[in-house]
Amino acid sequence: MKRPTIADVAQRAGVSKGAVSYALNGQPGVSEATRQRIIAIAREMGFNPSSAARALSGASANAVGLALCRPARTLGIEPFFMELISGLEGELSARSYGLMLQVVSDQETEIAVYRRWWGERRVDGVFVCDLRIDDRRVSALKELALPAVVIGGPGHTGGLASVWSDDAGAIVEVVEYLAALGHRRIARVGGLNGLLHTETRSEAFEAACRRLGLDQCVTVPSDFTGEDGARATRRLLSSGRRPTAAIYDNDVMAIAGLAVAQEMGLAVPGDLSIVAWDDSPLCKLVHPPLTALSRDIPAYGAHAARLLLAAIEGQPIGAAQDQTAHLTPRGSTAPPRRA
Amino acid sequence: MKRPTIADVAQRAGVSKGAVSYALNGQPGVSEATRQRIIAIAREMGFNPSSAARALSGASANAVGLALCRPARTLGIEPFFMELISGLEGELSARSYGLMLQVVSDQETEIAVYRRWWGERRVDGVFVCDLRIDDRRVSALKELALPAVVIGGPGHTGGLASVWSDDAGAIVEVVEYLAALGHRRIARVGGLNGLLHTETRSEAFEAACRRLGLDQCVTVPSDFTGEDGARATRRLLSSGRRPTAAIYDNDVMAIAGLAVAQEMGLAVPGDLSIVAWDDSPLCKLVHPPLTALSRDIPAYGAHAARLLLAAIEGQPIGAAQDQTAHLTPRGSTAPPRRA
DNA sequence: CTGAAAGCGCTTACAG
DNA sequence: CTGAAAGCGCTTACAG
Repeated sequence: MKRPTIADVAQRAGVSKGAVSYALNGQPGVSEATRQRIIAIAREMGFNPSSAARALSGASANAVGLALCRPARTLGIEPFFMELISGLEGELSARSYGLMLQVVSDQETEIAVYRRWWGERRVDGVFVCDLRIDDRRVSALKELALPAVVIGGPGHTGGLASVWSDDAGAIVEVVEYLAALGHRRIARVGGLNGLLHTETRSEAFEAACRRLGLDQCVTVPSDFTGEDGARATRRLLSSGRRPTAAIYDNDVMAIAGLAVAQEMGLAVPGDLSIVAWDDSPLCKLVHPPLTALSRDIPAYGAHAARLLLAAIEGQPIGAAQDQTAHLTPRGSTAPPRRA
Repeated sequence: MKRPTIADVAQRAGVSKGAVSYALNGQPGVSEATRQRIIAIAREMGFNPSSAARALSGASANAVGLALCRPARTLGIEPFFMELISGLEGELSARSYGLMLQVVSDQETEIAVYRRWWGERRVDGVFVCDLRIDDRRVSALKELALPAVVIGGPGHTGGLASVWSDDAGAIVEVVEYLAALGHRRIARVGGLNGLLHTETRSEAFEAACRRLGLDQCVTVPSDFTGEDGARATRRLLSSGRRPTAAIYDNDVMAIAGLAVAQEMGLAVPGDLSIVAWDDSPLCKLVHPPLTALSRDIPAYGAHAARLLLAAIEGQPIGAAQDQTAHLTPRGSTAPPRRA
């Protein structure tokens, strides 16, 4: 059987197409009895209104977009994005919104994708990840007047709606914890320079170390890949006075760091304490399990989705703060062994 | 400025809407000079044809769908899916096809999603993952006449198009390799029972062991999570005559297995050799790095995307074999230490 | 409460 | 080679 249209349902019910539309969309204009009858017939016929036709009439695409700007290799390995996506998804599909996904190679392409999606009326709004300082996407989105929610911040969103998590507060908690354990030399393997959250963490890390009088702390940048995390760790552990604790900006690098320590014959946590940012199940799989900064990423995504849907409805949305990551101590942190 | 429509372009160019359509879609019906002029004007105005209007006229949604039926936690941690998606994506976006993504909790929901997508004309075709034996989705898809490519096999696709990889051949290579190293007691931590590829691997594993006279080989099932992989490993390593080598059906479980061995004071590869199925970057991050069955997952995805696009065009597509995974030996395998 | 009609933005035969 | 028109499947004022 062909896919039924609203006309088929109307004919079968002996009413006009308009009546079917009203009945199915919960609009006034049909009696309750007629509505129920129409709904029953539509269900029985397996009728689904054409999203194209609805979009053309109602101007709403009933879909939102997510463009991911990371190379395939990094994307695959970082649990963060899939968890985020499943969070977005749960909220979206509950309201029968679709999610369009596209992997892009750079910001210019990403902007072009937004432009095309919006021009094609394929999406009603988009999510923006990996916010940068002076992010060109922000101005492009405002120019397009495309509803958007930035996943990141605080600030630098140019007035776009956003959800953010207090990274600065979280890293302070970690530094204070390590300091309390007795660590004086703490290294941090940071994320990509230029990303707002990397900068936020770097500043907060430095300030916290200064405040606690830890004058031998250092941040080395990385590209988030395990390889780079391993390389950075090797360098740090080969230096004259090596750190006794290391904080990694994602879980993958933390795991790579753990492997490097083992490879160099150092005990974790005896010779090196390790803290991972983002607590995916990976952290519990290695030996010792990694102390990590945990937060509910799917919930973060769901939060973002609710905001975007509200923004699409025209509600004025500002910056919403999500849960702050909290420290989950496991076997990879301990007081430093006496030198 | 509002999003321009084809009428705006036509007016600006001083031609009919039909002419603009012909020019932009490379159809005959306009002179080359006019075509070029129209194209230039459309570009300058930033015109993108409404996908809804196109879909309504042309009957093609220019999008395909992927429903993922795994809990959020497993999805996030398995590099496989993100790599697959980026492979699909590359091929799709090159032909400006969109990808609709939805996370579902079970097969019935997945079928309902297919039904809705197709009814709404949101997608022109779908990808099917995690093929099962007697998979209800296969018959549902055939009933809907929704173009589909099954990512998996061989067989059990009910005549739907498919891409598959020779898992049986790959596992034979592993077993022969381990046997050549001198292993006699090989364990396998398999994937979810009921998944076709799990069954395929299990049978091939058993047959290979029998052929080589390894009569103490065993497969234990798991749910693909690291936790379950760890649990299975603990059980295997606690048994009277513990295996000297273990094969894991995904990389996450292999890593969990490695941690369990370390936790129990066993040396890898001295006391236990480990082989991971699916060689993500994770395998190279741990110490020792894991011997793995490698294949190009993004290429696998791209292959699937090409097939689906061809199927949508009405070409008859059968079962296409993709690259077989090959063994990449690393530090986690060696001859068993003399008992 | 219901029906007939216009309109969304395209594509595609069909005349000129 | 070009223009005018129908039609895709909906939604939504507008009359009855």
